[in-house]
Amino acid sequence: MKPRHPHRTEDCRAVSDILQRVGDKWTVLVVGKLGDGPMRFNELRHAIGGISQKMLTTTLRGLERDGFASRTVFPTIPPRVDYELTDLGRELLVPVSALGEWARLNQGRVAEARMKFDATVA
Amino acid sequence: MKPRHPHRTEDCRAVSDILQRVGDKWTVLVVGKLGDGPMRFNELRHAIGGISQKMLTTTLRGLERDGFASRTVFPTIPPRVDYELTDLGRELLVPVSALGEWARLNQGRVAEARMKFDATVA
DNA sequence: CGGGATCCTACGGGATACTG
DNA sequence: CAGTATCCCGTAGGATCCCG
Repeated sequence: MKPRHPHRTEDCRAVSDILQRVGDKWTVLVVGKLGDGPMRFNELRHAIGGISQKMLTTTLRGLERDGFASRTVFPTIPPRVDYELTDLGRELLVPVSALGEWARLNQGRVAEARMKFDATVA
Repeated sequence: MKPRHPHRTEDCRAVSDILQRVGDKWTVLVVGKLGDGPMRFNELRHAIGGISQKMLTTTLRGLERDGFASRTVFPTIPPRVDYELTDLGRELLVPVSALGEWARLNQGRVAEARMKFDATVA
């Protein structure tokens, strides 16, 4: 039932780092969309909806920097840029999807706990 | 190789919500420590190290609100308050630990990609 | 089309002091 | 001991305009 080995602090730091990296407002949404295949900038923009172009740029740059996505430029006119998950990005998608599945299944329980708590406080 | 069903937007939103909730600076560290068993306020404080008391309070309140942790007050003098993961909290710990394990194993690859990217830009 | 450069605001989060 | 109350700062992130 209970994991037998205590959680080591340094490991938790690594988790914390990754989660903060992936836990910003848009990263998982972008990664999720890219999980369906390569996409162009505005294609992503409209598929996600609500994201500013600045934040999409920032998010994509971050993913590229960490090796989760690749950027391919076609020097045509008008220009065309494709974004795609790398192997590392697709591997990341595995545990992230698992967490996502958990979130999907348990969002009701969280919402309920939240309502109870708020009611008790008020 | 490739997951056959496309990621639905609403599901990704749920993932995003949970990840933002859990992706703040301290939540996973607190949850990780609580994973070893019930703990008192200052016990947590020192076990984690570097966290301000304000943020520990905030983080614990958040966990309590979402039903991930429980708070037990012993009306003694001096007061004693125990925090403990709920069942929901322990269940959350499963996919989070998986992601954590991934982070631990792959932090090298991320660091490498990051260095390469930074070198190329500069 | 795919951004870069700016400006601006809200909020996460630290430091410090006080309280029951 | 376990908080609450303030003050303060940096940064995430939105809106807008411009460019090749």
